Amino acid sequence: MSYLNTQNHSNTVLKVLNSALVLFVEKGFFNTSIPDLVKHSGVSTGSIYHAFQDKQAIAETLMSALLQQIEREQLQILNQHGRCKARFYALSKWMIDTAEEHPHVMQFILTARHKEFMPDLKPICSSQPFITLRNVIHQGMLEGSVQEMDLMVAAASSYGGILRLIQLGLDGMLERPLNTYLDEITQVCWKSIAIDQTIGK
Amino acid sequence: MSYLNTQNHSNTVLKVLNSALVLFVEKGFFNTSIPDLVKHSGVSTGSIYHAFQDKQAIAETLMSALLQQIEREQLQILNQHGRCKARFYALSKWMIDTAEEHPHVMQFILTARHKEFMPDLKPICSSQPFITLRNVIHQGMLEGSVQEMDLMVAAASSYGGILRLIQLGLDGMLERPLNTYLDEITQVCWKSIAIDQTIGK
DNA sequence: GTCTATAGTACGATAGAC
DNA sequence: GTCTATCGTACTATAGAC
Repeated sequence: MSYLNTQNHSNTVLKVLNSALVLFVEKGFFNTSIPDLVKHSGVSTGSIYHAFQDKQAIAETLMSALLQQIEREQLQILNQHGRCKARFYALSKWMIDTAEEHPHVMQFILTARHKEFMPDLKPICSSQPFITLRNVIHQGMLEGSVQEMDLMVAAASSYGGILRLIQLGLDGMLERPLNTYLDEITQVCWKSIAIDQTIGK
Repeated sequence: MSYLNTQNHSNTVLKVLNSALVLFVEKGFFNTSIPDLVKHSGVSTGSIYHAFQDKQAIAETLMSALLQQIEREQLQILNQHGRCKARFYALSKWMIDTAEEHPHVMQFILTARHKEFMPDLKPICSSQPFITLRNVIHQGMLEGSVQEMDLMVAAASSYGGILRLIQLGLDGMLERPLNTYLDEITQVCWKSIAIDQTIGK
C-alpha cells in the first residue's frame, strides 16, 4: 500500500510522487531521469511538468509530504502514551515497523542525500519529526525517568542505536527481520539514558 | 593537512582525489562536473582521464584510499589498547577527532550515497573498518565486560550513538565543538551495553 | 489537463598536438 | 604525461496540438 495520503494531492501528482519515492531511493535522484519517471508512473512528460515546476520540486514535494505523514503518525502515538518511556518504546516500534513496511520511506528520510539535490533544505534532523523525538527525551528528564545530560547527547544515544540498527537492516546486514530485534534494541538504547539500573519491563 | 597518504599515488592523482573529496561532499558526486574538478585541482581534463578510467573510478579510488587510511589508524589504536572498554573509548575519540579535523572524510564515509554512484559497492557497514568496530564489541562479550546479546544490536547501540552525534555535529546541530561531548557520549553509549552498573572510570 | 515532439544545453569522454 | 579542443549523447524543460 502507498504510504502517501490521497487527500492533499491529485491522482497524477500522487502517481508521480510514488514513482519518485521508489526510483530516487533505488537509483538515486540524479540517476532517475524524467523519462524514467514517465515509464514508471505512466504519466507523460508534459503532465509531470504541468504538476511540478521542475525535477527538484518533485523531490521537495515528496519530502514535505512524507514528513507531514510522519508527523501525523507520531502525534497519534503521543496521544496513546503519556510517559516518556512508553512513548520512547512506541516511537521506536513505529520506526522499526515503518522501516519494514515502507522501506523506501525510511530510506528516503534517513539516507537520501537531500543536500545534494535540495541545497536550500535544512538538515533532516532539524525537521519536526526529529524535534518531536528529542522532545520526548526532554520530557523524560523533567519527569525524572531520564538522566540529566545534554539533550543532544541523550537523543543521539537513545535513538542513534535504533536508527543505526534500522540502517543495518535496510542495508541487508541483519540475519533476521528487523522487528525481531525490537525488544532487545529498545531495551539497551533506553538503558543508555535511563536514570536508574532497574530495567525491568 | 591532507588526509590521504602520498605513498601509493602520484602527485596528480593525489591532487584530483583531494579535490574530489571536497567537491563530492560539498556539492555531491553528480553536481561535480569534470570541469569543476579541473578548476579545483588545477589538473587538466586530459590528465584526469589519463589517471582515471572515468569519473566513477575517481570515486572508487577515493573510497578505497580513505578506507585503507582508516584501517591503518584503527590498527594503531588497537595496538595501544588491549581491552574492549579502552578500545571502545579510544576508537570513539578517534572518530570524533577525525570528524573535527577532517570533516570531509567523515562526511564522505558516513553520508555519501555511495550506492548512487558506485552501485556495485557493498554497503559501507560491511567494510573492514566497520567490521573492526564490531569485533571490538565481540571481544568485550568474550571478556565479560559487555552483556551477551546479538552482536549487531550491541554494535548499533554503542557506536550508533557516537555516529549519530557526529552526524548532528556535521549538520551544525550542536552548540559546542564535537570533542567537548566526548566524555558524555562515550559514557552513555558504553553504559548501554556494559555488563554491570558500575560506570566509573 | 494530458499528450508528443523537440529545442537547448551541459556533460562525460576522446583525439591528437606537444 | 600533460594539455586544448571538440565530439556525441542524454538530459531537462518547453512548445503547442488535442
